[in-house]
This record gives sequence, C-alpha cells and structure tokens, in this order.
Amino acid sequence: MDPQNIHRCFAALRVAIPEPKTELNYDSPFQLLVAVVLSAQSTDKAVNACTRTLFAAAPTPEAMVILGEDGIKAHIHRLGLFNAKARHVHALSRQLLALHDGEVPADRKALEALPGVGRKTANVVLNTEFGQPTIAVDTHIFRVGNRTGIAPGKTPLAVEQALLAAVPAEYRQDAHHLLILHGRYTCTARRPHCGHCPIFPCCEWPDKHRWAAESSPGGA
DNA sequence: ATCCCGAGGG
DNA sequence: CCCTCTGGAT
Repeated sequence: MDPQNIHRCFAALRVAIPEPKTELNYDSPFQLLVAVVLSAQSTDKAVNACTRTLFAAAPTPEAMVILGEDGIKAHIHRLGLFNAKARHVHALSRQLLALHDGEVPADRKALEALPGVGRKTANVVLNTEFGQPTIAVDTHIFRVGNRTGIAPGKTPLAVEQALLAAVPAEYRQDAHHLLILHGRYTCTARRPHCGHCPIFPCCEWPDKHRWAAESSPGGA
C-alpha cells in the first residue's frame, strides 16, 4: 500500500476511534503486565472479569507471591491455559522482587527474560507504560495488517516491522491502539463489518465488497 | 511443530 | 460441533 493511502487509513481510524477507552485502568505497570500475560488466547472480557478480583486480592508483586500459585488459580480458573498462566504470574512476581526491586523494567531484554513474557507482551508494556512507539502484533493486528494491505507479512514480526516502516510518525504512538480496536470491533476475524468500516475507501482487501453488502446498515 | 486448555460465537 | 480468542515456552 502506498504511503499516502496508509496515511488516509490512520486519519480515518483516529476519527472513528477517538478515546483511549481503556475498559479497565490498571494501577501500575505490574498490573498491566499481569493482565497482558493472562490475555494470551483469551478474550478481553474474560481477562477483565478476573483481573478485577485478582488485583483486589493482590495488587503488588509482594502480595501476588503471598497469594501463591493456587490462590492465583482461584481467580483465573475460568481462563483458558489457566494452569500455565498462574505459574507464570507467580514466578514472574518473584523474579521482579528478586532481580528488579519489585519494579517492572522499562527494558525489552529484561522484560522478555521474565516467565511468560515474549515479544508481544513486552511491546504492550513498553508502549502502554513507558511511552515507547512499539507495536505489539497480536492476532487482531496481524489480521488487519494483512487483510487491509497496510502491513502485509507472513509472521507477526514481519508485520511489526512493516508497520514500523509504514506508519506515519504522527500516528506511531497510537497505531497499536487504533489497529487493535479496529480488529476487535470492525475488521473481525469471521465476519468483518465492511458495511460500516471507517477505512473502507482505502482498504485493499479484494473481498471487502462481498462483506459490505451483508454488514451495511440496512442490509442483512 | 506442539502443548497449554476454558469460554463464547457461529 | 468447530473455531477463535490481544501467546509463550519447549
């Protein structure tokens, strides 16, 4: 996709998605980090539901260690992969205390060295908590990047690099947020809502017209 | 490439 | 019933 068209897409997204709209505001980088670790292969709703009670019981790494793996499980057992996630959150909390004085490091290498934290999670923390212009490529962003033609790539890393190269500087800080909400609510996996898509005119997806009819405000 | 492993949507 | 959901580690 040519640069001017990409610029058009982000301008349209910014108008359509005005507010940060964080459905749940976390008190600390630690809580955000835990929430992102829990979000693997889980819906945002499910994660928000269990983090509410989890952080009420254990808001800090210290409290999380005391709560223990089984205590953590009691809060997140409705999530998929809850066994591994409880283990990761517990180990991660201990490691923060042991190596980083209980603080979440603002460094990619240190973040990725934590249990259950990979490139995607590190990018979210770096962007959300430390203001770095990273783009965390999850399934939503991967799909949107490829489907629209904004940032095609065969792997998440390829899409991330394509985005870093293609996104105009003025949108780089917000790109992650804009793309993820677009994928979550409009450019959905199974049945994209092309009928009311803000970037329909600049989208290069060959099949977009097929779904526009079905999702138009008046169509099926 | 495979495991982890539950809820909700279609 | 099958698939997807803001993945990461082995």
